[in-house]
Amino acid sequence: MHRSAAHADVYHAVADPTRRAILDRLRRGGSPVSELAAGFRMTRPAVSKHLGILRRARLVRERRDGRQRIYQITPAPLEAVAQWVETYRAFWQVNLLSLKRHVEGDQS
Amino acid sequence: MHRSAAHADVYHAVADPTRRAILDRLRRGGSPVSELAAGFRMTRPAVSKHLGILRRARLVRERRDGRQRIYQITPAPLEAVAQWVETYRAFWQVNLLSLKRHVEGDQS
DNA sequence: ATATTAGGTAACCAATTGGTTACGGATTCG
DNA sequence: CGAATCCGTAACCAATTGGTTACCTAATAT
Repeated sequence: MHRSAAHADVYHAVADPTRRAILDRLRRGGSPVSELAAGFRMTRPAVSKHLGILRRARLVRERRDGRQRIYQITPAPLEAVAQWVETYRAFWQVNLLSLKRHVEGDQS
Repeated sequence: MHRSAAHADVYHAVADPTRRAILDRLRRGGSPVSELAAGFRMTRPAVSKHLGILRRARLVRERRDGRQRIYQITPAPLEAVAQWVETYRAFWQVNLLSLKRHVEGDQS
């Protein structure tokens, strides 16, 4: 059903709201795992697993600093998502235009 | 672990490569289910389930035409994804600039 | 009216997800 | 050294996913 490479998939990585929240948090700067985990209502190992998925998707990088592991965002892989979704921009704008025409009663 | 509203989540809907392929196919025009299913190496019920997830995420619309159900793309919800990912564009461009500086040996 | 076709849905199954607790390896502190 | 801290990972579990086959309804065709 799934090849193991799917675990490195960027779309899968950002599909989870917790992982998006982690990324959003890391935009304000790198953070050690415990500090990160404190912001969520789940245990540190759970957050650690999410970080592992983000790491395999190359969306975060781990920098070791003594006992700590500072996670930093490396958002480059998101560009693929941006490019994919951008190919739909023309479509949804056409749809909105159709809706506008419909609402305004323009039958052209 | 998941509230049922998560099933209507756009991120979850586009996380699956089959569902992205369905959307990509529907950009070339609406299609009945069987014709759609013929393009994939899975049974029609499986495709039908994927269409259900896309429908609940409001990414496709079903138009009934006799025995057929024509599925059409309604990509407006993708704008939310586009907006989320766009907030990272500045970050990955900064990262690429850092890499460029590093490769070119600029220590500034 | 009956047969055929399109397609949704239920029931079921194996694999995956997303959490937990328990443990272990590094690193720092006393 | 020994104790404490940071954090990854293994083992385990319930819920979800993503597929299947079987069956049903609605609509067309003969």
